[in-house]
Amino acid sequence: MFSKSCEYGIRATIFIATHCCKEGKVGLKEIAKEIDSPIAFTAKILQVLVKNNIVKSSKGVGGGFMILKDELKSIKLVNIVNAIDGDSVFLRCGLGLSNCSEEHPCPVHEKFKFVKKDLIYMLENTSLEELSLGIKKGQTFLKY
Amino acid sequence: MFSKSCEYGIRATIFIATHCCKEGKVGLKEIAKEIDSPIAFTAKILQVLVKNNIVKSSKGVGGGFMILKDELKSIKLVNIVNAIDGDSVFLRCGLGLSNCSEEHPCPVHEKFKFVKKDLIYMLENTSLEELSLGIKKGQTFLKY
DNA sequence: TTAATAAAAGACAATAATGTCCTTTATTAA
DNA sequence: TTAATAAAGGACATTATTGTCTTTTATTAA
Repeated sequence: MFSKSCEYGIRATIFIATHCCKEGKVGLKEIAKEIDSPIAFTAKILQVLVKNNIVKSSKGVGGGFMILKDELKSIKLVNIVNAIDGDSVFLRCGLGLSNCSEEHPCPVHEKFKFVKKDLIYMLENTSLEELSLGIKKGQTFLKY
Repeated sequence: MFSKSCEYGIRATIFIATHCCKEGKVGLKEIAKEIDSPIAFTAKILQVLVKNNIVKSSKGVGGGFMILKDELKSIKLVNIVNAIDGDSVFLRCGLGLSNCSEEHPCPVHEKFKFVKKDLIYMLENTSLEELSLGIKKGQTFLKY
C-alpha cells in the first residue's frame, strides 16, 4: 500500500506527536529506537517531513524534532502520505493505465473507485491527535 | 497498490479472457501489443499465471494462451493478485509492523481494517467474466 | 524426420527503493 | 570563542523490481 519510507514516516510522526509539547523535542536516535527503524534512513524521511512543514526541527544541543500542539488536530494521515509518497496512491489507475478516467476507464475503474474513496476518506479524516492518543493510552503500538 | 507485474498480469488475463473459446489461443506478441506491455516481461508474468492454473498455455505452431470458458466465472481478481503479488496486499500491516494484530494493533489498524475489507471483498467478488465483458462491449480499455 | 513456431527457462541489465556512511551546518553551553 | 551536540546534506552501497536477451523444450505441419 505505502512505501517503506512512508510507513516509517507515519510511525515517526506519530511518535513525535506523543512527545508533543510537554517533553519538548525528541532526537533521531530515540525516534528510530522507538519505531524500530534504520536510523540513517529515518533521518532522510524526517528531512522530507520537515521540508513539508509537518514536523519542526532544530539543530544543536537540546535540538530534535517536534510537532506543534495546535497542529495535532489539523495534521491528517493524508498529509504525511502525500509528503512522502505523493498522491499516486489515490490518483493512480489500479491497472497502471496512464490516462484512465471516467471517459476512458480501465476494467477495474468503477470497482476501485469505491475502495479508493474509502481510503481517501480515512486518510483525510484521521488526525495525528487521535493516532497519538492510542499510543499514549497504551492501546496501540509503533513497533513489532 | 499492486506491483507493475500484477498490473500487467491482470491486464493480460483480461485480454486473454476476451479471446476465450471462439478465437482459441492468443499469442504473447498480440497480448503484449494489446495491453501495451514489454513483451519479454509479460512472458515472465504469463509463466506465473500458467503455473498457478489461471491461464492455460501450449507451445508450438498455433500455440498460445487461453482461459477455459467455464472458468471465467470462477476466476476472481483476488486469484490473479494472489498468484503474482501474494497475499501481502491484504494481510500486511498498513504501517509495516511484523506482528500487527487485534491484540497488538498499530495505530491505524482499526482504520485500515475497513478499507482492507472493502478491497478484499471487491477482489473476491470481481470475476474475469465481468471484466472481459466490459472490454468486449468497448466500455473499458486495457491500454493508455 | 525436419523445419517452423511459440512458450519455458535461465542469465543478464537497468532502474528504483531502501539503507549506510561521512561531512557540513546550525545551535547551545561552557 | 571553543567544544559538544544534533540535524541537514551529499555520496555511496545494497537489494528488489522491472525489463531484456538468448537458449531450450514442446508442438505442429510439411
